[in-house]
Amino acid sequence: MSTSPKLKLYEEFALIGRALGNAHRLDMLEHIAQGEKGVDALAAKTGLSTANTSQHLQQLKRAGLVDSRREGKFVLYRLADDNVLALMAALFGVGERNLASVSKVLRDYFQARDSMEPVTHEELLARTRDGLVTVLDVRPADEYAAEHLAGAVNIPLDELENRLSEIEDAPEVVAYCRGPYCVLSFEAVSALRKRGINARRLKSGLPEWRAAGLPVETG
Amino acid sequence: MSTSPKLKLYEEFALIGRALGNAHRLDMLEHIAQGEKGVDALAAKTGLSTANTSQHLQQLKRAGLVDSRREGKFVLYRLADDNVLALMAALFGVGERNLASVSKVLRDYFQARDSMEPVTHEELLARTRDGLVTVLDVRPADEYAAEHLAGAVNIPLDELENRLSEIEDAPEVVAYCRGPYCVLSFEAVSALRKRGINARRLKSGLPEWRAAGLPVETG
DNA sequence: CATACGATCAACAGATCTATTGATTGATGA
DNA sequence: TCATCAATCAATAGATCTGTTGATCGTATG
Repeated sequence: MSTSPKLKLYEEFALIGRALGNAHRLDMLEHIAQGEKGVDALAAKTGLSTANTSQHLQQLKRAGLVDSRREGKFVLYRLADDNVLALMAALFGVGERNLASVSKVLRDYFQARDSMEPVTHEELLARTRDGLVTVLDVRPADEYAAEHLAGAVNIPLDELENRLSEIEDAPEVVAYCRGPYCVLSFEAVSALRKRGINARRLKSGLPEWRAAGLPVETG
Repeated sequence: MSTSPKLKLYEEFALIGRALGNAHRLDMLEHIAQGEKGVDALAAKTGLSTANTSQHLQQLKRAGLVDSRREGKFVLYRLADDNVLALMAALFGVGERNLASVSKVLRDYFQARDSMEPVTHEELLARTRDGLVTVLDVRPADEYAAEHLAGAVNIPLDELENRLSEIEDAPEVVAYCRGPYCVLSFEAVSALRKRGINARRLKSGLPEWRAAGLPVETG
């Protein structure tokens, strides 16, 4: 028999699964979710070669996870839509709940740096209204420039050590970066606490914030 | 440098992605979602060899998508939890929205058999309260026996032709089967309409109904 | 037009995935 | 204990995936 239409569909859906089936591509998706990026820029962020990056991107595109457009001599890639973020969240959720190896990394690395419950969107939104909290973006400057939480201050993790004076008077700091597993905000919170600064971490990152329809700024 | 904790996590999540990256495994997940199943039973449903089925199941298990328990000489596999269904729904959603090849199959095959908007959970629930609608389960008898929508009648698609008399007086029939891409209910609706019976299809299947907390029965 | 640069393509070796085959384990019941 | 059935394991060939290399294409710029 010719393969049933259901299997034909599942073949297509499996293509998406395979696209999600490589750690580098998941990493690329996280970076792309920060905002449109060219191939070389992505290659630099992920540490892969340009050709390799290009090929991975094409695989993501064939799977319908990203789109691209040409601008001058650059080809800019972006997430296809917000459903892709939802899909990644579902994937991560299943991993967190059902894989012991994931729990272990979360415990051994991430919880060691931030024993406190992270701040949720709602909580942060409520606190910023009171004006008591300093929102700190610890991503590199280019990602901050592309887009950031409305009202956030940018101090890339690299520079945090030297620019502590800019925030040491803040009564409370909430740091964020690219997403739930982005290490920058964990390191930042850890460093700030050592200096006696009252710091917590936002549970997710910029893309989730934007997807929730909460206010962002550029520039 | 040793791979960062983020990449270590993404490596684990990618394992889940790869588990979703094969049409047969997606098919198996759909079958397992109907209720616990042994390896041989699944092999029969999917048309794969026993050994092959066993290996696919172990891959799904390593990815945290299914669990298993021994009962006598059978090993019964079941979905790890409802988040797995949510993950599959997210995967299918991205495919439907972003892949032209998926739209094409949906148009060419599925819409051809059922041009009407499918019935949603809410709609069906409301109509059954009025007692006007006959809910028809067109899956094989063993799957019906394992679990079915509360109040549903079982006529497997194979037998529909010969058992039309049982439902031809119903003012309205809603047919369902395993999930959104299960062909049985499409074929059933198509066949019933040809006989002049007022038939529509439930948008999703038994697993989604159960996961939504709606009433099911066994036996 | 020639050059530079971003991106893609083509070809390749090594790793991983898939399905088959036949042997092996585990539990049941004669 | 032996025979049986369900399931897994082990080994294999063929297909697919991954990352590298060097060539090529498309666009902007001097």
